[in-house]
Amino acid sequence: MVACLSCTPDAFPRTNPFPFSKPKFGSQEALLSLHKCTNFKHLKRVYAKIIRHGLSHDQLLIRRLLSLCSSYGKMDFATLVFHQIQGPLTFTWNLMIRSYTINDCSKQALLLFNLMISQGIPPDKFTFPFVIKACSAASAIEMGKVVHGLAIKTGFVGDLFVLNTLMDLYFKCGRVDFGCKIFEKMRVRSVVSWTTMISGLVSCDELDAARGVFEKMPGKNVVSWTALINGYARNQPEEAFELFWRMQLDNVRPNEFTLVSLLKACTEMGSLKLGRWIHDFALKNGFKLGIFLGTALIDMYSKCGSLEDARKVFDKMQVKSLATWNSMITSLGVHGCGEEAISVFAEMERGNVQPDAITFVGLLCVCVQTNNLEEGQRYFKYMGEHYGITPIPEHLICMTELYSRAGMLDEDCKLVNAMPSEPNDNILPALLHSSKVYGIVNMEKFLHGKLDFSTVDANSLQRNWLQVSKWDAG
DNA sequence: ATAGGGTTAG
Repeated sequence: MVACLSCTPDAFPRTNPFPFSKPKFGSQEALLSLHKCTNFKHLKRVYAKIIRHGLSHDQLLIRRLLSLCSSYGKMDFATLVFHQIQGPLTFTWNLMIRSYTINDCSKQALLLFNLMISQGIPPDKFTFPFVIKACSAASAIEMGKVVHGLAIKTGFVGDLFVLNTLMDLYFKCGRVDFGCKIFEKMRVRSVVSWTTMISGLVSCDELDAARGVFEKMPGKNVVSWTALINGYARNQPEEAFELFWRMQLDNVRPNEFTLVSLLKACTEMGSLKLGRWIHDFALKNGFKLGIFLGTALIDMYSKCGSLEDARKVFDKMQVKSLATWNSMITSLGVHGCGEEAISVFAEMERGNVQPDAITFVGLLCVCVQTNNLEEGQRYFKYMGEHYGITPIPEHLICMTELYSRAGMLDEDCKLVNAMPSEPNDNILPALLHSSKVYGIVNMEKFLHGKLDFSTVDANSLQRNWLQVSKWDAG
């Protein structure tokens, strides 16, 4: 309508004849502005306008604003806005809980749920799936049990969505028995219930049981096929392909996830030929080189020995994720192309992609390979000071190597004592090994206090020792 | 006039 009127300039002069009258800005207009938002800066301006026009108590507007904040990853701002609302309704609490989880703040999600309950806000059938997902993301099984109890008390536990997420929670937290119990007691099961069961059994490594459930399952779809294929990919890669052929006979079309699982199987077999076949299959069947498929291809090519192909895929990818950059940097490092790895990192920084701990594992490994202590120290310092990344045990292994080789044993001990996160059992044996090799007595004592040998299996010890000795040779 | 579950890569 506005566009129409502006076509008649004679009747409607371009300059505003009433300079003191403001254009109307009500709920409709605010909603429209929010709809047109393209970035966070813009969003903040619209929020300011909403406040100025006294619209900050409009529930619909604020919810729309909150979900935009969430999609921009600005949960700090969303928190601020949320706490300005007077008497937020259940819907709004749910939205916040979900948004925190999506943005990797599952602990905040759980805190907010606690606040909600303590304020007497009644949860609804949507609240439970959101908060249970937060529990799995935070690996908070005890909290999960409390939520489960509350779901029973309020009667929402009868909801299929609630049961499916609960099942998933127990599987992800290693309580296969609880997960199975829920599945067995379910009166109605959806495709999702069956698939959650299959992937749950796949994840503690009960492949035979998963297979049994799969064969009994009615209405198998791509997701259920892929869950099982993915299970076989790691331990029985040939069987993963057998299933893939069977799936095609069943006329179920694979998706990006299926191909990624099959690429994992190729990597496991070390079969460049089969990996190339999957790549070819993807191209012939019109698959886009998305971030998951692309990154899996880079990983496969690199691990199957063709760094050139890995690089080609990387260069072709239109959209890259953090994992894509990490995979390329690590691949280059492993193949001894340290300089190229560092130049890819520089390119990543120029593109304003935030590196994470894994990126620096790749870079520090390059330093270990080239035995460049100064560069290693520089990256280690830079990582914390510039990006606020706290070291993980893998970083410390690299630094330990570098210091040990330079004979700077004191630095090693300082490093280990300053270790911020609890080193995991896969890493400790490696650290212990290098401390033995280089005779760092203090560190050895320190580590002995931390290491519970009963939980370390012999294979992982062997693997890590081999890794360290490879670095020794390099 | 808006929200939910299962499979993927470093």
